[in-house]
Amino acid sequence: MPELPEVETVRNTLKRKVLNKTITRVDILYDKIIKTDLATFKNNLVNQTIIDIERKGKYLLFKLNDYYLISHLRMEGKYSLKKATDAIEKHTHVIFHFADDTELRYLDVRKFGTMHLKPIEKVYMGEPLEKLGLEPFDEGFTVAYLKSKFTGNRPIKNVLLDQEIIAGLGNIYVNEILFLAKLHPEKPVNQLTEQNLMDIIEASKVTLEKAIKLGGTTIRSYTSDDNVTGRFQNELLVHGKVNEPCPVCQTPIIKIKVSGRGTYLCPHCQKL
DNA sequence: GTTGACACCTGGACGC
DNA sequence: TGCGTCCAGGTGTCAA
Repeated sequence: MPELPEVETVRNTLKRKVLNKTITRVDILYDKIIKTDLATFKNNLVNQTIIDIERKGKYLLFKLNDYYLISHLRMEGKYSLKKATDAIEKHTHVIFHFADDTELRYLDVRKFGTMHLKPIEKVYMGEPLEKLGLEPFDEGFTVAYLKSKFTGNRPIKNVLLDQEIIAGLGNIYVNEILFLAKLHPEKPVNQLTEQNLMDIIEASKVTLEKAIKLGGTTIRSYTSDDNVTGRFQNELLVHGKVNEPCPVCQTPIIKIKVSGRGTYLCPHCQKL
């Protein structure tokens, strides 16, 4: 599933392919993807040129002349640049036609992805970006910030997945970060020490930087593009490694459920 | 206000 | 081979 490193990979790939292309028409094959009024969405995109592609958390932001197209890939969303004459693939839900007879197609097997269209000056007002928390790479992502946010007795895993606290982390990277920080996923946040918080910050940065460098994680359900494969899955320490030896102590990795999410940990290194 | 459960979705894996 | 069931999981919604 696309998390921050995967979205960053998609952003970099798309920037090479669609920058400066002008939209002439938009076809929407599955309405629920679009969270803005459909007619407004289609009409306002015509004659808009893609000036830049940015990212905020897991959101992809297409900067146009007058608007931001805000796209969330959720579980399996992906973009593919095709010629207008190419056959429409299964699971294609939105098609952006360009003036040069190419098309940017949005494909999403599970149909979970979302798209918003907002005027440039209002991009961070209201849904979906207003409430997003800091990213691990932001200057303000400090022990003091985490202290202010880590209130109550919620499990640390739930809090790390909360996009209003930390933007960009998903299940895979949270499993990896908690392993590196030697923290049990169910440990209540109000029991964490300052050292724990420093370890979380360090592990978040190390994990995400490495994942971005390697092009993200390609698993069964997700690739960033038709021909782009991430290599971070080869570097995973615990995620999906049930019964395999812990890379630190050789204890078999176990899998538990935390709030319904598949959670991998070393029971020796990550004690509750 | 906070927290957890559930729905949204489809395809792959697995058991029978 | 075919069928049924479970699982994967980000986020919005709703109930407790």
